[in-house]
Amino acid sequence: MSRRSGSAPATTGEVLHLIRTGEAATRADIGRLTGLSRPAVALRVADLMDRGLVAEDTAGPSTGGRPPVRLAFNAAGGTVLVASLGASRTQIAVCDLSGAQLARTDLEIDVERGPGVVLPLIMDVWADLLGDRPAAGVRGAGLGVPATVEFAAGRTESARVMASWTGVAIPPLVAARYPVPVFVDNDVNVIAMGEHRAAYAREVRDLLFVKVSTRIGAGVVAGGEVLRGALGAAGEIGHIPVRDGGGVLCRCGNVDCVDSVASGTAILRDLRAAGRQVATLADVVTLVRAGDAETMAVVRRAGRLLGEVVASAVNLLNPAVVVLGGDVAERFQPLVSGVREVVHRRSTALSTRSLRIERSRLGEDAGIIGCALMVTDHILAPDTIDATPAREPAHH
Amino acid sequence: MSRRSGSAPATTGEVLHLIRTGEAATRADIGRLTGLSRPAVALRVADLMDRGLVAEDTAGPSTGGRPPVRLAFNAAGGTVLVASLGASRTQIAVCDLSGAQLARTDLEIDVERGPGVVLPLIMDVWADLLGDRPAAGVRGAGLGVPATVEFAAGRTESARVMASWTGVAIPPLVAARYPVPVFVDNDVNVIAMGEHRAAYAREVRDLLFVKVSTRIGAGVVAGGEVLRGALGAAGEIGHIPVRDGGGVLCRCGNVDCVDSVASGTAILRDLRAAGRQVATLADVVTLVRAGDAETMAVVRRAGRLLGEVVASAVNLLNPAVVVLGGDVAERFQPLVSGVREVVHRRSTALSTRSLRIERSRLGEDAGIIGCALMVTDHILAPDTIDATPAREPAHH
DNA sequence: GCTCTTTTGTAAATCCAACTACCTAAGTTC
DNA sequence: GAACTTAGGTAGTTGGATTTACAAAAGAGC
Repeated sequence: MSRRSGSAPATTGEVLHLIRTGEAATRADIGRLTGLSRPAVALRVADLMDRGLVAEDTAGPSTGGRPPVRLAFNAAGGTVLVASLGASRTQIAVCDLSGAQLARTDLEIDVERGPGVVLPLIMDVWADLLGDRPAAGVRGAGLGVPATVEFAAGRTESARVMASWTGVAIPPLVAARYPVPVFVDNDVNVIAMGEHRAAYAREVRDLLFVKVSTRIGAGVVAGGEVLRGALGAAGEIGHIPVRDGGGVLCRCGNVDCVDSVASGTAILRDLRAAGRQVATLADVVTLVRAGDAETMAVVRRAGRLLGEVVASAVNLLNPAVVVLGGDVAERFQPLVSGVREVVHRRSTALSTRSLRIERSRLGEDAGIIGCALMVTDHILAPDTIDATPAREPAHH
Repeated sequence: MSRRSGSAPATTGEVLHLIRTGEAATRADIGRLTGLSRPAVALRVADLMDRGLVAEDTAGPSTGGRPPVRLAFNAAGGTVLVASLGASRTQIAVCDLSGAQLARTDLEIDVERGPGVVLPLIMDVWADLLGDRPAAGVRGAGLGVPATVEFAAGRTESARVMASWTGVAIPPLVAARYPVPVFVDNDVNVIAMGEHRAAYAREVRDLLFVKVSTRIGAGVVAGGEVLRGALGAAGEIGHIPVRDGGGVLCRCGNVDCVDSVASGTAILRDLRAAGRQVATLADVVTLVRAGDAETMAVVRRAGRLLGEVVASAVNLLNPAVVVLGGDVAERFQPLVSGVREVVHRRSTALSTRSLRIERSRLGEDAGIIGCALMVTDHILAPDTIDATPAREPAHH
């Protein structure tokens, strides 16, 4: 990673990385991989064990001599507080250091009540979810919010549905009660990162995540990092126009935005116009299951229109994978087929040569997992580990 | 940069960075900024002077005591070989370490003759251009090629106009004669990086460069880095379709690709269809100067159509600046106006809040400058400096 | 011209981190 | 169960880089 390529000795953070990735399972492995001497390895491992990040596992199998003590990343060595705020629902959880959920509650909170109400509520839920787990074990907090976020400061810039949240710096509010690093990002960015890290990180460094739900948004992972843009507004594909949209007026004032012709809202509208009795997406699912031709056609057309925009994005970004998520994409195979059809027709040959277009693997857990990984990614990064002293230099 | 934020002492590379950026101009400055002791500073500066990267300048003004010896980045401390290969023309130059051109030749080479012919020719020109300058002073080489490039290996993947160049790993071929680091990238990426580093780097980290010439392409700088995508094909916007293109058949087989309706080729075709006698873009320039209404309309329409694609890209990437380059964009103000008009109408409010849309500042030098900066960026990066020993440990 | 201030250089001392060398632990193999 | 093999720990030594302390250079101010 950030190793000074020459011959600088491996740092504690790099040793943790070897253990986390499974490249090294014993002290001897670490010595072989890094070229570090036994004492140096022992020092770093002891440091990591002091911090609770690494644990000695059962003894491994002998290969003819003393069996090695297996080292493993200690996911239980700390907890991460996460919350994924949505327009309709907020998911709140406590995760371990691997991002696995230890406890979770989904709440119907009216986010419009503003950060002064919602954040304390979330923090109370965190306290509940922590239960007996020591508060000192909390290593960080991560929130995904349906707004544009200036990531470095964790400040919401412009909220799509939460006017009361515009311009709020969230980390200080959380850190006042939980004095740990706090990370905040846009909800779709968080999901994109979650999908990437949890399902694709080993194979892929460039991923486009498209969320199709009530609205349409995207998150871009480029070169392994979330692409945020100048104001944190990257990925706002909802108001890119499509061709042959039929002249639908979008609430943004333009016509034929992909949001207005291919979102869940648009599908419901089109089905009602076709005389179908659909109140919610669940009704659409029923019609699809029943094999209703009109419904299939509407969904597939939405997929094709969305595919146009995805094709443009594929040409521009050249991702290795396009992941379609959000409740609409996750439930409707015809939509995914429609996207595939158009992308392979309209993107350049090179961009689609090895392009995969898939449905979300994480589903509705993506937000929670993404938030947790956003935190652990920073907290366990070699640079962060190396910048943090092993233990307090002076006690006072 | 990659400084282990804690309290690790500043490295030689970081000291060079301070001097290059002008943050520190004397040894005392460096001591103050880094917290390093005088001997430690002296050691690093001596190292940099040994390498020829830093030179003692005139003595600075005294502030009441001994006047400081001013330190300056020594751009003359080495040379960089650069070449920007184009379909119609190849620019070849020798630059100093600041990217300034020391000598340059533009050639009409038929790149189709293949790397076996063209590369030796370029290397001969470099030898000519170097003249009396010592070959040992060559620190690196950089090439921009009109092809998709796998950057890490410097291998061309898919060549747009140069079938004979497909799948060629260029660095070994150059390094055989000039044993220095060799960097190769797509021509538009190189120009985008050049514009960013040379004109915008201090203010902006996200930039979209669009080249409008015979064809249309783009280079993306995201978070200060060139975005390359999974196969190095990012930025291929030429075959994104526009709405209301009129059903023009593009050579890619689809209709209404922006390349087929807004490129230089398309403008010439449309003017001819309108009865204008235009052989080259120079004729179009004449007509624009003469204020020909039809010509203005055609160019402006091309701008508007291009603007649609740029607007989509702006929504997706949220750049701080859009730079329009290539000979068409550089010569035709109406095209730029057309882009501006549509982008501000069709991109989301947040993305355009502080968006600037400008013509290239570097013009036809962009390729050369970009190539030089691509090399110096790597060669002078703190990590590279620190990974390179000061002088040979053993002579043999 | 003398003193003060600021900058830079040099040498001895110190500190920190890693290494070598030696030792113990705990298996397998015969 | 004796010898071999591999893993892991400990202590003194070594090496490199940095710092402190001491000096010297070079101009400003009086």
